Amino acid sequence: MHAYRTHTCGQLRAADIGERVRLSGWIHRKRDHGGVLFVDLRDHHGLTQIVAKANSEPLRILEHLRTESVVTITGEVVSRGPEATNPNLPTGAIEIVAEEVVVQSAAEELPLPVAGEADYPEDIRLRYRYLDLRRDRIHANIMLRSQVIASIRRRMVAEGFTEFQTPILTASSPEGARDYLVPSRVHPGKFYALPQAPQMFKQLIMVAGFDRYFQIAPCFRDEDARADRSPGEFYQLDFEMSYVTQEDVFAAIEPVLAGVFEEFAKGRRVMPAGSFPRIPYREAMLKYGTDKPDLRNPILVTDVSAHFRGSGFGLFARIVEGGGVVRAIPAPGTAGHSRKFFDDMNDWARSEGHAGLGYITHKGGELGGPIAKNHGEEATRGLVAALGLGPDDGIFFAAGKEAQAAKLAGAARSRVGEQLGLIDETRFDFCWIVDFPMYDYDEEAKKVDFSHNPFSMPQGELEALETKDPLDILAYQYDIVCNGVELSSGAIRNHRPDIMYKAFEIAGYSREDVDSNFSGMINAFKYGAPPHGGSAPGIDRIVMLLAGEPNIREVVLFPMNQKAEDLMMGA
RNA sequence: GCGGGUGUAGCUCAGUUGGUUAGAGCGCCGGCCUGUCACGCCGGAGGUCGCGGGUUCAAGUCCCGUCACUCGCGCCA
Repeated sequence: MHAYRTHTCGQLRAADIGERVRLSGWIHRKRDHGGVLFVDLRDHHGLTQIVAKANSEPLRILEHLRTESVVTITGEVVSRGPEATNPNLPTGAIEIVAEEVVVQSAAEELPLPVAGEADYPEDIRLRYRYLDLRRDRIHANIMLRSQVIASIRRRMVAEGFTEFQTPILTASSPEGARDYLVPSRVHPGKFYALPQAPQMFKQLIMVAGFDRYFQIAPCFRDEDARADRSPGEFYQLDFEMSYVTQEDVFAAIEPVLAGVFEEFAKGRRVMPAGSFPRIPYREAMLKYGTDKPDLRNPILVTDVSAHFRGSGFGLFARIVEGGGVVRAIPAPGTAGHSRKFFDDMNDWARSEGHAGLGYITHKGGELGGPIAKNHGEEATRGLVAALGLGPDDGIFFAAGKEAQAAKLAGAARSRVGEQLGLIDETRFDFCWIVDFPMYDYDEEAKKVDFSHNPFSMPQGELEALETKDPLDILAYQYDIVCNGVELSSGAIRNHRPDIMYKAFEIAGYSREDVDSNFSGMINAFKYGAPPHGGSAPGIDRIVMLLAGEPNIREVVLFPMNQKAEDLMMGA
């Protein structure tokens, strides 16, 4: 008989009754009845009940062992009988009568319990991650992560992509986030940088003629964490394609994403491939107040600036006349909500650093609140009609400079949607945000700068750069968003040195700057470069969405804390 | 770097207006129990109330500072 096991703890069934078997695992729970003692023995595969009988050697050993000790049990598989069967357990029809117990590793008192569903503080969970990872939910998340990655690989290969590995120790790129640096032994005082993304390498792979590349790529960025952003390192499905338009990229990746999501959706509805809406950036900022809209939220923001020109509500009239905007966020079915609901929203907006969130209450067609009163009955009814609201739909207002008002409107749209329970948790809604501006005006530096990726092809190419106002130039730059989570940004790349030099010149960089900072890529483009483009959806975020977890640490094996410290290793 | 929240037993939490010896559940230790599956029953140990300072006759509770964790802002080509 094998030294540790003949079967796993999830394996034995009624058909195995009568067999002599050996199982190894952790003591998940113990139920000691004095004369008889039960142990739920757990391994990666499941639970099996062990029973130790009165006055037996196994009972004497097991009764003094703490949970999470590792033991090897040898004994006979017996039927539990109809009354004692546990229907909640795949192995619930049988149990093992312990004849021999070997203690492989006795456990001390635990800093956090493994059995049970309770929540525990992040720092204790991270410090004892190996215990945390034994727990059902997170164990399942990590398995899901592996299965998702395997599925992505399978689907990408089926679409004709080839996986390559790009360097981890590379030259620093002056663009983007802060780099992690690794000192060089051979060149004292010089440093390698860990890649923020394999951006230039994947483009060079296209120049090298490989046509369709992908990689489950580790990326390193020295930036602060968020709930959906690991500090330091994360993984992307990095891919790039040659001889493609923006629509070709969408057509290639939609089936992969939709397919993976469907495979692991567990009953949730996935937007089918080929139907992901394309939303221009400017439209997204107006209607959703963000470039990563959650389309499950039915609320749409509307610009109502024109309604307040010369309004009796002086605050909004002055904002509009001063070049600002007023955006309306409908709050459907809020007739039954107290004034406090509206005031709390206003307080929340102020606590977020905004000037405030105005509102009109609406109950059975009756309007309320200071804005309605000062704006006037007739004008307010006109506004309500223009928004197409029913007699019980309230309105919130975000007013100010356009960018600020849009941002507040977006945050308010999310909050109202959540608080009113309007977000359908059983759906995965994707969209592409397209037509990002190539440049924006940097208020601090008082100059035009790239708004996103400097390697994107401007729409209209060289001609647009030479003739248009830089702030009006759009790029073949796109994000994919799912349920309000930005999965990735991507672009059709600028593969033409002449357009690249011109694009950088507009942002204030000389030909020499480009040559010195991006020499690898710009040189390569001088020897015949195919038009190409790609994207890089975040693996951690995909798994987070599929696992239904609000925090990225729930789908990462050994995450660092928010301060980028490894509590488990103590560094 | 900035703002919000949290911090009481190994873990989850309660603790009133500042007032006796700071409590409960789980876990742990000891005892009882032959069919449980979150087993049950009895008993016990376990506390720098994050830390430091202040106010007060008296601080877990009020004030100031600080630390830790977390959420957000900045940042994230």
